[in-house]
Amino acid sequence: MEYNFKDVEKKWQEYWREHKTYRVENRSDKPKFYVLDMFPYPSGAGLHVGHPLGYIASDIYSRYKRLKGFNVLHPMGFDAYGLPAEQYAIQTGQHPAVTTEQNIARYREQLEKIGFSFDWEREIETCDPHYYKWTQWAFIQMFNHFYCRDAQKARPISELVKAFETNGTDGVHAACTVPMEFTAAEWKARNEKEQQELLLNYRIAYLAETMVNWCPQLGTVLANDEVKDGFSERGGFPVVQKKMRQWSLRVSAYAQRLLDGLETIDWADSLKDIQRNWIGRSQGAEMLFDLKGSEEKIEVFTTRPDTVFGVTFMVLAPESEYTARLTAPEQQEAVREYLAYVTKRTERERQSEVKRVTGVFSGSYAVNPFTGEEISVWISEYVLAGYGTGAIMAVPAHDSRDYAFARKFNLPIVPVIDDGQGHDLSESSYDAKEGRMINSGFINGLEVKEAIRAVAEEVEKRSLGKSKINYRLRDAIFSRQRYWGEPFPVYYKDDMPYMLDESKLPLELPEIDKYLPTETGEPPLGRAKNWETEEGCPLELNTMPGFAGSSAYYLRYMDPHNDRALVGREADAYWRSVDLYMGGAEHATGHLIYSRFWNHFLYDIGISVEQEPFRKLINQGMIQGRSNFVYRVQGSNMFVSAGLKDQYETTELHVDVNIVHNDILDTEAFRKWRPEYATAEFILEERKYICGWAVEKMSKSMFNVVNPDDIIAEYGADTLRLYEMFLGPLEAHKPWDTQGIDGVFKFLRKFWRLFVQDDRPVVTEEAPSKEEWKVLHKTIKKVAWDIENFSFNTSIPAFMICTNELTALKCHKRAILEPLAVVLAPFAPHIAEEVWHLLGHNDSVTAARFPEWDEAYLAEEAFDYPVSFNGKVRFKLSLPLAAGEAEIKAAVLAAPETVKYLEGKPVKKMIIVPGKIINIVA
RNA sequence: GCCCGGGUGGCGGAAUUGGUAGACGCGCUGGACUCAAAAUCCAGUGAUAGCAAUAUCGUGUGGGUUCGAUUCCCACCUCGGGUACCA
Repeated sequence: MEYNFKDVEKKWQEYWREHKTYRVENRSDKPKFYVLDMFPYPSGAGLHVGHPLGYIASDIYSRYKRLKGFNVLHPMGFDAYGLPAEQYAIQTGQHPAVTTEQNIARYREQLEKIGFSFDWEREIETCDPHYYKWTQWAFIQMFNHFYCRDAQKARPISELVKAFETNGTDGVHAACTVPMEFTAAEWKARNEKEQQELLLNYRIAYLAETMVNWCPQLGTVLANDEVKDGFSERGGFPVVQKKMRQWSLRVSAYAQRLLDGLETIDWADSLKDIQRNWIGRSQGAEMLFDLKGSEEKIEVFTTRPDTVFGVTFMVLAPESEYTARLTAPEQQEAVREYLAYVTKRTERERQSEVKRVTGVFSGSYAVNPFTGEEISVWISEYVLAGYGTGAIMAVPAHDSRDYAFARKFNLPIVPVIDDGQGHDLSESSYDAKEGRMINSGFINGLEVKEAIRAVAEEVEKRSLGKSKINYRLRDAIFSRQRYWGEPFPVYYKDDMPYMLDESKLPLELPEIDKYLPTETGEPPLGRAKNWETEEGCPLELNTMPGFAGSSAYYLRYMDPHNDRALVGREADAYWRSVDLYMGGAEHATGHLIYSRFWNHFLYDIGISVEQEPFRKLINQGMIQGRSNFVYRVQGSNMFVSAGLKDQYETTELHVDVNIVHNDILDTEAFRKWRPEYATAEFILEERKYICGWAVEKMSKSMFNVVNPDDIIAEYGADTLRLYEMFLGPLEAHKPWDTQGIDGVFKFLRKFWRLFVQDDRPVVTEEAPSKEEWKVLHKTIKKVAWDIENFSFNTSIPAFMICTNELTALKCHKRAILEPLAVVLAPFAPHIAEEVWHLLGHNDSVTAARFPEWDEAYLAEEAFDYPVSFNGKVRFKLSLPLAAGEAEIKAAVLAAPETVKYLEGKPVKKMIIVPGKIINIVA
């Protein structure tokens, strides 16, 4: 009988569960290692074959680390709050918790079948009050802290209050929403409400009137990373800009630290680049421009102070504070009209019509502090209110956007940089930072880079401004007008927000009758009865966004049952941070920024012992679907095989990939698939119906979703695990394609036959030969290297070669097969356990030690060194492995006359690379 | 537009980083075993020429560095990802 994967896999999965094989303690003599997967959102569709790719890779690594003698924390849980469950609830009235629990049960079952080594006792669900208690707790801490720029860390808000009471804002360098100045006396003169309002300007979790991404269809606001090209990422609905009073997290205060932290962690450069771009540090200067006939000044941010002599006008963002103040009476009407036009436009229109140049003259004039010239002040949507100061100095000659604006409104264009190539300014602007300054007073003749420095110094000297670093990174909007999320631990008194006492946590999500906004437009929580404190103060109606629950879950896994702290000191000090984090690169600007921010904050307040939560990050690629097509001859129920379809007029139809094998359609299954195909006729080629195919996203509508359960039923979990790894490099995107899975399956059967033949164990106690040792050690070395370097796709061939070689040698020796089983265990744990058991062990292979390889077995007696002549291999010298220069020379001298003359040409030069190759030049 | 990655047989992909390109698997061809099929095993399989040994060409294109380049440099073509009036 052949290898029976069904019974074997079931047996070992039960064994692991009963013996709690993968349970891990928070203390150990062994070194620790923390391997984490990005926990899934349990959707109603269940796992498809693409989901486990990263889990398999991290499981291989976890198992390997365990075999290498580490105490490995490898947990799993569920990111349980989310829009799909809520929308399902709206449609059906079913409580999202019910749907979510069902989906989680299904996911857990599917995951167990794949044979992962998770410690399920540490499972967390973000919608569990025992868990979200700590999400709420963290929020309270953020409310109670501000970011001190001097200390470069979060500080208790009480310190800030003390500072205000003694010196006002003098000497306070705190991250804030709007810069403010007041004295201690002014502070004390304010009442409680006014003081609270002021403090919101500094808190790390704060409530403020801000411009937000509002999605009318979803009825909620969204964070920047949840908006793609002006549409909501989930659902794809239009998003508009709207001013609303919302909770935000002061992520921007941490911009520099998040940037610096990237240098200390082992992530793919491409992902670091994405985060660097998202943080968008830009070094420049803030500069003040006087207004003509007014005490007002306009402050601008620029990265090109060198071009200040080329400033010929200024532009204000329509939404900026300046716009109302600087509009001259005679321009009131025109400006009002323009603003009406701007507000009407959606974010989407603004983005898709970037080339469209619009604007209006404000009626004011500013004065260029360097030339003394009067310049007009304009208002245009191409200037963003949210970046810099919301106003710019325009240099049309050297900025393409300013250039387009100047062209449209006939404003002067003055070149101040000579690129030395005679750039034609009637065609386009010259934006490069290269060349010499002209028309620029005291900086004439300087190189651009020198000029930037010179003007910056002059600006400081004349107190016209100061150098300044701006970041693109914005604060994260933290309110969602939804039901299925964490409630805020917030109540309102006199319209000001206050935090619930920590002893009141968790504040549990209330039951409501319907999951829709109220008739008055309040969020769903507005429907909750008695949604107020004991004193009768109303509670917050918004809930937290999806990223709240996933921002510190890795800490909770360390100590998941602790009800006194998010994570206990000891557990935290032991596990510290995640050593290996496996997950998709699509979270680069969302989860991976937020959780880094969150962890930096927790570090500041002494909760997390490490600043960076994830030491090493591997991004597994996406597995795409491979769709299959059938071709229906138009106007008939005839289907023609792909190779013959061009002879007919056909319609291409998606066909369920589960009734197609290696692109050959199971015609009987097809007839049963849908009633309308019951009478289908087929035009075959070589007695087969061949389907067409294409790579598409894996989705229900394309009928290309492959369920891992089906693969496991047919081939077993070990084959699924090996095959997913064999498919290609872990990081690459690749289509799911079962052609080739047979090869992996065959390997496992072959491997099995090394241990069992004709139902009998065949392992012997004979001493292995030199050759057999070599096969083993070669494999150990290769696989160990591959695992350490996440090159799992190349270790499967190593196993195949090893098995083939041992089969050819008829090797059934314990001394070879026992260590080999351990080496295979991370990849194919079920079969490894079974053969381990067969070899007479009563424990799990998990307790074994990953074998070390011994170079002595790998040493070659001799090696054929190719000797090339003018680059072409002419003959080979057989020499000891890693022969030195002297040995090679000796061999060459002993060699025939051909070395002096090759192909009739005298040898001029001989290149000897010790241990490698000899090359001869004529 | 800007910033990253990739382009290797019929296909998925190796080549651990400058040293015999195409490992391994799939597919295909032929053979063994079988009444037959499945399963299994063996051999072949980049292109061209040749019975053959072998020769020539060959890692997106064109140049360069090197005794030697899939690997390094320059330019271009192309596919994928990120980002975008960020001053």
